[in-house]
Amino acid sequence: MAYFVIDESRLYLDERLMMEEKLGTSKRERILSAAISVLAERGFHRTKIKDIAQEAGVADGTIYLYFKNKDHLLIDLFEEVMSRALNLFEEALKDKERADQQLEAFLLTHLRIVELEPEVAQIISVVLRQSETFIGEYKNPFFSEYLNIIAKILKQGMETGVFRADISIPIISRAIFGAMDELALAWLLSNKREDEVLEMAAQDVVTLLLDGLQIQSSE
Amino acid sequence: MAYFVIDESRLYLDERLMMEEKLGTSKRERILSAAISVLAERGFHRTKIKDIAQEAGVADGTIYLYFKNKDHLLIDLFEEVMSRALNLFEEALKDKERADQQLEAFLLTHLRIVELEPEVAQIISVVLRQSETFIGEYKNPFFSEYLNIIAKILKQGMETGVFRADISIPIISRAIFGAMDELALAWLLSNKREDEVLEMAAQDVVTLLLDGLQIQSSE
Amino acid sequence: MAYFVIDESRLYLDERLMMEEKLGTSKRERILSAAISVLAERGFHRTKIKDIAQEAGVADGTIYLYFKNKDHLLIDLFEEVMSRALNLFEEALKDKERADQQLEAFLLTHLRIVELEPEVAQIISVVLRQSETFIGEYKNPFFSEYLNIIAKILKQGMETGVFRADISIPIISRAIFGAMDELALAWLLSNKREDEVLEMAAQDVVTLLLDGLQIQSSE
Amino acid sequence: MAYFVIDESRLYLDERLMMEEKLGTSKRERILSAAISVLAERGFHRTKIKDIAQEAGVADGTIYLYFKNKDHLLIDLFEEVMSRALNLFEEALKDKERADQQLEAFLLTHLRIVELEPEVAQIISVVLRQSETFIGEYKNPFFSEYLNIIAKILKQGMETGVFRADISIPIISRAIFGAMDELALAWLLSNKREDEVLEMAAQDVVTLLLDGLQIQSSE
DNA sequence: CATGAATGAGGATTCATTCAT
DNA sequence: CATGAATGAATCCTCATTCAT
Repeated sequence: MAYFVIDESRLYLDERLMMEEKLGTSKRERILSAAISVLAERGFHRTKIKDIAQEAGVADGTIYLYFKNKDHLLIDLFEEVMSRALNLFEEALKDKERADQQLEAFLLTHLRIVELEPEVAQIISVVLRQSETFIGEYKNPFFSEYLNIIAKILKQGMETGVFRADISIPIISRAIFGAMDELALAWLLSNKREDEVLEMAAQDVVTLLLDGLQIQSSE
Repeated sequence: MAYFVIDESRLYLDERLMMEEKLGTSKRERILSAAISVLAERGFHRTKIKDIAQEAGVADGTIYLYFKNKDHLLIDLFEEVMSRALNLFEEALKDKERADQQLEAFLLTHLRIVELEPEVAQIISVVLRQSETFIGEYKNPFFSEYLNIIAKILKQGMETGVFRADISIPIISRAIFGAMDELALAWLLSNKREDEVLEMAAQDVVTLLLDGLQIQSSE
Repeated sequence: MAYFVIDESRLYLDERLMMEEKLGTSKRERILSAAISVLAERGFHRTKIKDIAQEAGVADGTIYLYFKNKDHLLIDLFEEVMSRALNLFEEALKDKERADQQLEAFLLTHLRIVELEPEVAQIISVVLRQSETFIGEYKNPFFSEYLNIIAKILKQGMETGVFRADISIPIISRAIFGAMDELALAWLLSNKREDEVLEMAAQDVVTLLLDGLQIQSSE
Repeated sequence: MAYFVIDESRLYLDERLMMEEKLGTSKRERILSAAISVLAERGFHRTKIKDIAQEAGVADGTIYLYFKNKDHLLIDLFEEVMSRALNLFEEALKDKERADQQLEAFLLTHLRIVELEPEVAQIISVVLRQSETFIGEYKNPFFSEYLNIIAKILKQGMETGVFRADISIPIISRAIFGAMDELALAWLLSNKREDEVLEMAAQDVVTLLLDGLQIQSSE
């Protein structure tokens, strides 16, 4: 007899899954995507859980099935986004051999990502830093993976004689990140009007850095 | 005899001022100073007006006699602090003639300020950006004065043949600010343990920048 | 078998509704009822949202799910109560044909409502006018529906020759409302001790009004 | 020697007194006058002590030298204003002998006062009732003097056979006050545009009342 | 008497989070 | 898993009142 009883929850689940597959998005992804859009526009404290839920088309409570709380939604979001970015970096670097070429590719990729996904960039450059919890909990591994890539490039460059070796890798890595991040921020806050500038910016910084990193003959 | 009549109201005023001078603080300054200390420690949203009031030894309401609201306390604080910093920069640059010397002095001064007043630095590098209102209202003139100084040095350097002229001044200015700010932030978040590193950091960045900015002979 | 499967979500809904019906109150009605009781006792500004919430047995925040804010709680309350009163007036008038009978019935009904629901009367005669917002937003349609009923009776009375026609309907309507409202207020502020007086008051005013409204033979 | 010492406070006092005499106003009167103006415009709770002080040209604290607190400023204001009004009523009635003439004069005077001093009227009809304290403390002697005048006229009218004697004097007095007050309120809230209407209103109400109060021959 | 800087109690409102359904 | 009604802690700011001058 039981065979004829329709399990509604399952039915709905199937329907839901079908709908989601159609949209190509799991519920978690829908929430993350909604969060990116709303957070980028309004900032952390002006964004309400309800806003994200509405944008994602789910109930408020649903968000708590996928994320521990508002702060951790941001943290998870960051990790997700960062891992995507790291893949892009890896992709961009894999066919470059010389360290200077790698550095150039890396910096260009950074700004290209900013241009292609300004909302994600806005979150990384602005929103993350609005959450006291994020700042507090992420002190150490903040952007360590990102920094690692630069550090690796610098190290390889020094070892292969492409870059000077008389400067500190962690410090220069950090400085490079800061420079790129600030350029991205300036572009984001300027309403992204000067579209091409960002590419040009990269060129100038690359020029400056590569020359500065060159082994200095006489001095 | 009238000459000897003491104007009491004036006496009291003087006494009050003397007392304040002894403490080195008007009430407004006491509040600002308390705000710096508390904000640097807890961040913008975790800092309650009551916290600042207690630290300053005044009543909550007193804060509103001197500042429009919590956001504007931060804004006023920023302006006060920024103008002090600009004076220090001016001081540091006034006896340097060559642009490269000026740039070096400027960058060293930046990090020296961070070391001397880490709380102020913390506010500028971290807390300001936690206030959506600050970000919103300060989009344009954000750190424009700071950027102007770098830009002026770069311009002079290019005109006097000390610096290469084939790169964009606004972009490089911005990048330099970002680099310095990030170094400061890293030091601040690392609990300021590696005290000397900051000075050394400056040296490495200065080296890199000056060499990068040099007119490149062969290329 | 599927026919017999109980839809649980619906069941729970029903149970909740049943429970509420048992108490005769949806949550919104519970809040309104609590508001009437507390507001009537303490007045608008002495009534705290927390007081109403406690009286209604809900959390403070729940009130804001049903009402925009404290002022609009009062406005919604007024509209609810006014529409109930208008129904009672309609009921009382429907089987009266002659205008003088209608006027008498109307005035008696007014004071009867005051006696039956003194808290509601207190709110209309006293509390509403304590809210600057209510006064401001309700200038025009203040008690217009109430006034309309009187005006209609007067008009019919004049047309059918029951009432004199040499006086202004809007003015007399207003004056009648003022007279009734003041009697109600006096009774309410006197702690409702002189219970029968209100009925008697009606009789005297009715007598006076009907004679005053009569067509005067010689003059 | 003391003779030559200039007592500044006395000097200032004299100057102040002179100034006040010139303006014809004591400080207390200036405050009351300012209060009337500000209270009438903004209502009780929207009026801040600071507003009144500014309008009066005195310091906030000065108000507390003349009035116990904000609520009692309103109470004192009411008493001052009421006593002025009672004088006007007395004046208007003193040469009328017959009760019906007195009643007519009284009602006309009421509305005339409203027209001449709309701010005072606004305070009596609107502002007083916004103060929970006023309502609470003034329950009994609310407008008793005003009511007494009407009652006296009614009594005399009944005794001299001008008015019918089969109705309750307190009730009719109250009703008359309510009617007049409501007409005044309607006019005040309508932005006082229909200037002449108020006089006409009086006529209609007088007509109605006098006829209603007439001894009814046949009934 | 007059001042007005300082006080600090007080409360409406928001919103992240929970949990019964 | 999903919902969204309900919760209630948490806080900025106002403003009547005081009192040292």
